[in-house]
Amino acid sequence: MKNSLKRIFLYRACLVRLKLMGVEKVFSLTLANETGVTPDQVRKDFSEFNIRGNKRGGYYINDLLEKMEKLFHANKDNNIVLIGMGNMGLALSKYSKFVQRNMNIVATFDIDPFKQKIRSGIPVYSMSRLQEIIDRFRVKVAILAVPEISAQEVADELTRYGITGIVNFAPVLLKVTQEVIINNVNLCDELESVIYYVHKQMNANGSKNLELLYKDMKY
Amino acid sequence: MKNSLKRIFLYRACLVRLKLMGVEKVFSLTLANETGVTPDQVRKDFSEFNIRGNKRGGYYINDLLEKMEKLFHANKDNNIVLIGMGNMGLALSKYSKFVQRNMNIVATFDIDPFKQKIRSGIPVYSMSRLQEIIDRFRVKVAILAVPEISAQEVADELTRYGITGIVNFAPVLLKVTQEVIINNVNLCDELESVIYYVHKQMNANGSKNLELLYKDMKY
DNA sequence: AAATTGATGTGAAACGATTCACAAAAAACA
DNA sequence: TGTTTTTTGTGAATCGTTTCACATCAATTT
Repeated sequence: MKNSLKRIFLYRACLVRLKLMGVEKVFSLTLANETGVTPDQVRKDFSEFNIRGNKRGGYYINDLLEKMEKLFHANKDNNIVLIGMGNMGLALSKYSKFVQRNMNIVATFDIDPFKQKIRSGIPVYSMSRLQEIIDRFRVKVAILAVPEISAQEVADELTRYGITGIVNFAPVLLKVTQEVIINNVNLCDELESVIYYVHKQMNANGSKNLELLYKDMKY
Repeated sequence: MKNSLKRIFLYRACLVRLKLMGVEKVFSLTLANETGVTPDQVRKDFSEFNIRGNKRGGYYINDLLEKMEKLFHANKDNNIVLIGMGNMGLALSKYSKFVQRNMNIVATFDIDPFKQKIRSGIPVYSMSRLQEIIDRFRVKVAILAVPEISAQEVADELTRYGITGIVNFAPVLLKVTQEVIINNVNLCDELESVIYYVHKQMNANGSKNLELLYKDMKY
């Protein structure tokens, strides 16, 4: 279910591309080829989210996109707060793709008074105004880009003020009550796991080459 | 297997913390409580990576960390290149956690000559020097933080020069040969999936409240 | 209008990951 | 030294996800 949601995002990105190219209809096979999954998977995923197509006719892209839009943003605009205006926070505050998908960072926060002077469109507030802003903009989701050491503390504060979803960039496992949704983005782990697989494959290829060598020696 | 690797990273982070606190030994139960999984899972994961403990004695933290270190960085230092010095690229280039884990961004690249003047420790080169640097530092892994539109093109170039692992921040599915490992980090998707779950839960709670209302009305 | 073709949608089968259950071993204790 | 306790390690069972196989339907052809 977690996975199928991720794939739905993939399909959507692909559909948007195809639509821009002027395509109107797709088959599960097309979508599958574009996204690197099987056609069955595509149909099962759609089925899971109650998305239906036309027997033999495939799917109308507009129709699909509309259904997905409805699925994701029950209410149109999503107000987000961003905590921590370090390097990562600053980059995230400037990331234009969020806005393109109706996710608006309405305010950012930092304890550092110097950071609070940054002017790049989105205001930077002191943490003391967190509750006020969350209430005013009815914010439910936060991006957490503070240092590891203060992540838990800030998370506690956020949930106390009614935040129920957090995208967390700090490399710690936040302890929150069960109803709070957390998505962890751990940059080190991402990089390190790539390195792991690269090494593993190099070793595998190494021994494969050895095998070939062996074969050669036999003849 | 993908999942167990992710969990191993979790365990490790936790072990590092415990070690700093002066703890020497752990049981699978301790580790499980700290990381939010079951003790069985911890042991199965260790077993998968051939990590053994002491019957009844649990695991020595130093021993575990050493084994994990060996597992991940077969060779000590990992040289990385970073392509794209936009907001995200700049933030990543300054991210200190990579260095702490022996992953060194040896050079960054951007097509914009203006960006090439940025001086923050790591040099910023023009794309024309990509191959030279990759060869010189024997780089196998790259971080891709370029705009969506040029991501595929740059990925092609990277793989042509011998890169076999990419952490990709562009929201596109890169088409690469099978031996290249790709980890996609899609910031929009991360945020959007949190929003999805938050909405879903609100709706679920909404109807739960309705049910309660119903119950109340009966009496 | 009947037959054929080519797609969807979905139960069933296969596969993979997690949890269970318990034997084995080591420590603690008697 | 023998018994008890406690924890690991792993085969077996369960659970969830993916793939398969095919009935179903709609468009197209004859």
